[in-house]
Amino acid sequence: MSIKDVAARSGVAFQTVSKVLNGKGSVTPATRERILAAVAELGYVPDAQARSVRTRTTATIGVITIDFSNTTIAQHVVGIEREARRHNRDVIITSVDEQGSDCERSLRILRERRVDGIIVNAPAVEDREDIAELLRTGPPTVSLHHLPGDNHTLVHSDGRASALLPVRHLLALGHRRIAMVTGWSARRISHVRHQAYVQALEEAGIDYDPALVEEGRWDVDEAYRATHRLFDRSGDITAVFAQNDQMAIGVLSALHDRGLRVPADCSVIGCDDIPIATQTIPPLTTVRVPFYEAGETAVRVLLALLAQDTSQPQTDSDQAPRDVVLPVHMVYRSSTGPVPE
Amino acid sequence: MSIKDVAARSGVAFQTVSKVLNGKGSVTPATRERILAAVAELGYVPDAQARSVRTRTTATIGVITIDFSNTTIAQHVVGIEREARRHNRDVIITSVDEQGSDCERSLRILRERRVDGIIVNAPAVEDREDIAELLRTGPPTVSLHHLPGDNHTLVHSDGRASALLPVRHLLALGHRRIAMVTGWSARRISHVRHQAYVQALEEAGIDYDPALVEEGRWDVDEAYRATHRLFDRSGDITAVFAQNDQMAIGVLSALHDRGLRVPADCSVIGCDDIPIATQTIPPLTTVRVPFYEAGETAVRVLLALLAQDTSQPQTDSDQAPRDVVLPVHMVYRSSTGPVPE
DNA sequence: CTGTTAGCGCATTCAC
DNA sequence: GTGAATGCGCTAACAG
Repeated sequence: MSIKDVAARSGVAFQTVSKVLNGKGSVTPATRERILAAVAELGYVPDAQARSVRTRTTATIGVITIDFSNTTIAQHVVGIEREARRHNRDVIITSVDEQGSDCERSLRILRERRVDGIIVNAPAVEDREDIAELLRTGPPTVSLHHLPGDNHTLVHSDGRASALLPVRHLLALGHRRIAMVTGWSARRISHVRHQAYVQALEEAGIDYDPALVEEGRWDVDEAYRATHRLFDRSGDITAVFAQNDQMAIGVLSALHDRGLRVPADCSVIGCDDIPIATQTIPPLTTVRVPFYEAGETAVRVLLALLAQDTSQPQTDSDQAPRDVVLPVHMVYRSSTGPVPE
Repeated sequence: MSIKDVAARSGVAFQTVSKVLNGKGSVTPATRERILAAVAELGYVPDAQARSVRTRTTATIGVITIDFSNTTIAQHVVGIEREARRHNRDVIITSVDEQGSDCERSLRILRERRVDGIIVNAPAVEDREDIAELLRTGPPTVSLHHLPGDNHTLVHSDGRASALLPVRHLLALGHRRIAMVTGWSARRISHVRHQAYVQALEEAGIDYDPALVEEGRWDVDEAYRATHRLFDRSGDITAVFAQNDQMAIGVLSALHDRGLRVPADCSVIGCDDIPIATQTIPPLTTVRVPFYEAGETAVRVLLALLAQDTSQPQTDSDQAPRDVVLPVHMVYRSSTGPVPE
């Protein structure tokens, strides 16, 4: 079932069918009708592969992503898919494991498929210089996290603010002994938030105390254990900042098990604003991070990059790599309160 | 950069390169080496599109899915991608909205791309006869939920057991006034679980009381409100079955706000076993539903279907549609306990 | 073992 | 306005 069958059915040459289907050239309304009718009757569907071979463009965006079974990562991917769809682009997903070891394979697959561009959603490779280099040899790429080298296009939310805001909020409530459960220390965002935490404390004239920091590895159960470690060590903690909401849930659970009331005895603040943050016990004060928007923005930036590549760049500055930072903001619920007496 | 460039570089005809790259025919080790060397030096990557045009197979699986930003739906998709990758298949994602109105478009896109098969992950279309019919005209399809007509291949978890098990557990603990927060009533699974709930009660000689059922629409906030409606109406409830964990979290929150202790005053049981179920307050007794496995199984079944299509079917019975049902099982944590005095 | 001939479905250029 | 010729990158059958 091809363009030729349609041509035969409508009594024209197959090239004419091609014109009608692409809206190119000029065709008599009469024959146009006949062709369209034949298309409908035959249920003809054009072959995107064959078209791609000719046009040398696939209208496809490749995505390299880690496991997206948790909400925040999934929102990135969903945002990408939606925005791509709006621009009539298809999306091919390739996954990499937590170590990013499959990344070369993913890249190869996407190159074989001649994707127009790639969006990287794999913090696992944020420090892999080999991957970053490999990426430079392929189609235009936008990353949702850091990549080695300074000529990559990045789209991400404001990592510093996502820690500055909540810690400042706790400080404003009078807290001085503020603990932190960090993400996986192998990830840059954990350190960025760590630094912002230190900075916020300094702003308030408080010395950094490493005893108040434990690693939760983004994991709800590990955060539970981390919280116990913190309180076993420092009984005077009055607030905990968890670097994501998932871990904040583990923190709430641990505090509950220790008989500490939130926020009366201890405040808890998270980060991300996942859907269930409204119904934790108590509802979680947190930072809203725009994951969908990040995915959508990445697509728009990538498309702009592609358009720029084909048109004649006026000056070199047009090609300057960009770094889009999306703002975050506080969401106040009831897991935070004034410091206890 | 094509196969011809490689041929020129290694001094052979381009067809010979094709043979080497595909392991077909026989080639002198010497020339083979030369060709492989040229491939490496040039960084040649074959064009999957062009190959597809010839071979009339794309090694691609299309996925039609609703928004997968919640864990359970995402696990389906992740399972699909992983298993497809293991079988060297690529995955194209197309999303449909909650009403399934984009489904025709998705299907068209996947047909244009000549995907080998399709996996449907969109409960939104489970009662759409038009879509089901359309699906029959396309490539082989496996659905992760019901579809109208009885000749579709289905892969899903045991919906009845996912309600029978938890309700029986509550009954065994002595509960008699067991409330239920249902999913969205527009979805079949809500009704399947509703029926199983009624059946479990009947087994215990308890009459069904509609006052004990409220709709939570799969939503954490709506489940919170539904719980208040239930208890405003019936003060004697001693246990609540939420049709998914997300809603169970809303139930826990509502009970907490009403000053009811879980499980001392009221037991709560969920369904799905999402990751944070271990750290809710209290940790949630629930039913483990194998979402990853469902996605993986769907791919395997689809691949089997494709293999069967190409080989000569011995008898008609070989083509019989299948209905794979994955087992579920209880996970006991501390949100359930014996009925209070 | 190698190269030749053929054609997949489509878009584009240029005659008519 | 329409169709013939041409080629995209590749695989497959066959001839040398």
